[in-house]
Amino acid sequence: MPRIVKSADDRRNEILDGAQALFFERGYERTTVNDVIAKVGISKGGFYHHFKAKEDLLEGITARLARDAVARVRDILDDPALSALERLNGFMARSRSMKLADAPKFRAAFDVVFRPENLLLYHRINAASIAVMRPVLTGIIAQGKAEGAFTVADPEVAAEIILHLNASSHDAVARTIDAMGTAEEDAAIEALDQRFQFQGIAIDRILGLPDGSLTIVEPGFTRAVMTARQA
Amino acid sequence: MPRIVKSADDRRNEILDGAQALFFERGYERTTVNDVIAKVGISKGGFYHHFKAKEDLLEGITARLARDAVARVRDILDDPALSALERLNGFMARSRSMKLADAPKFRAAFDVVFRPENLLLYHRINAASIAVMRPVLTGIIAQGKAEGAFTVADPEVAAEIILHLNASSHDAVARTIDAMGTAEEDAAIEALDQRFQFQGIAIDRILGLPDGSLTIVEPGFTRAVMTARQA
DNA sequence: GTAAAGTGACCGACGGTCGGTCTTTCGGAA
DNA sequence: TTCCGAAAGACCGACCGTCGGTCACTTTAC
Repeated sequence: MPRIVKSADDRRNEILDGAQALFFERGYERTTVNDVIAKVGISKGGFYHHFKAKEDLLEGITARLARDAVARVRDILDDPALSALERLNGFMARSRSMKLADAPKFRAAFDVVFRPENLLLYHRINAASIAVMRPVLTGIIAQGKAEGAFTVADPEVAAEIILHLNASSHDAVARTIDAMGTAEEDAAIEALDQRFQFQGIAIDRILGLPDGSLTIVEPGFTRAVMTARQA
Repeated sequence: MPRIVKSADDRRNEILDGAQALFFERGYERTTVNDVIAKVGISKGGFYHHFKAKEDLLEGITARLARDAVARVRDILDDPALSALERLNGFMARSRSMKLADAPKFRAAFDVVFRPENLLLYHRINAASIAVMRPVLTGIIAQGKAEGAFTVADPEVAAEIILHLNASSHDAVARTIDAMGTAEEDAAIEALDQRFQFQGIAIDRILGLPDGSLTIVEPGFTRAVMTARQA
């Protein structure tokens, strides 16, 4: 096979791209290193020149995803005019619109990531997202505490707990995905939406805010994402 | 090798016992099926006669652990004289004393289960525990709601969220384990204890209770468990 | 007799290694 | 300034050991 040489960074990202596509299509365990190198068009040795182990792909991919996600809300995080509550709601609104904009892609990825055999992949993505979001959310909560708006002892711990709440709906999301296309589809989406609203109230309370201060889902959001179809 | 025949149930439990010991000693990935059958004293075919896959060991072990744990608090759950808050606090007090009684064993298991490479094992154990505890906690919360003591929209979702809070301290526990034996040991234990108290307050608030209604850790509990040594 | 329990040699796939090749880069002699 | 050669490192692909899992068969219990 012809040898094509690229810069280490380019090649690394190419490998990450290929692996990410495969992981979101088949899951982590069911994707082999041979699959990845076939997709990227590289040799086994080349792969292991850039990555110490298959496992490292997970770290690379999740770190990249988390980094990109936070970059897309930078302006909201840095806007000095916003109160902590506004910043938090603005941040979540932006996250929702990002998801809606790419809804079919997200939906397709969900189909795979929420399958039970991909639990590890799910938790890795979550952990990476938490690692990146924690300092960000900690800052917002600290601001809210300073403003006297939030009642919280330790902003950092509060941030970590709140970020972990997402994971509590893993099973509920998985059940909803399973229900898609069946007679229970409608009820399942409704139940999931209710659940997200409940989670929002839980966050309100953890922060010492009145119920309903935070908008975690808007009407129709859950349905829009869940019913999105890949192009 | 001589052939020893046992009832399916006995053999199944023997295999589970052996696998559990190995998983808590080396972790899931680093324990091979050959290790398990060597420990139990059974052949490969014999193993696969009782278990469809290595993965099934996880389900079997975690289900057993969760079942046993709930059996040990049955009396508190069934005591009709208790208010919801008393039941909840009693349940947690019992859980603590169970952990203290077997502190060295728990501590040794923690050492393994909280290692990053055993993330899957951790989440499996957690998921099994949640599956068993959810209906139990749902019942208590529903009672509290009926009594007018708890302010919660959906007891089931509340239960699931509260049970998931445990997982939010996974990294903090891991960090504390790493700090054991170093100069930061004392500070790390203190920080972890504070964190647990914070979590207790988060639960209070989710249930609509005044801060401090629930006792999630007593003074010295965290230190006692973390410093316990295997006999 | 037959169904379940148990055996262990064997298999294929997989993650990872290793010896070596090819390309790029760059300091210094001509 | 040009050219050379050697070090660096990107890349190759055959190969390896391990591991989860299978299968044809034997033994035991009822």
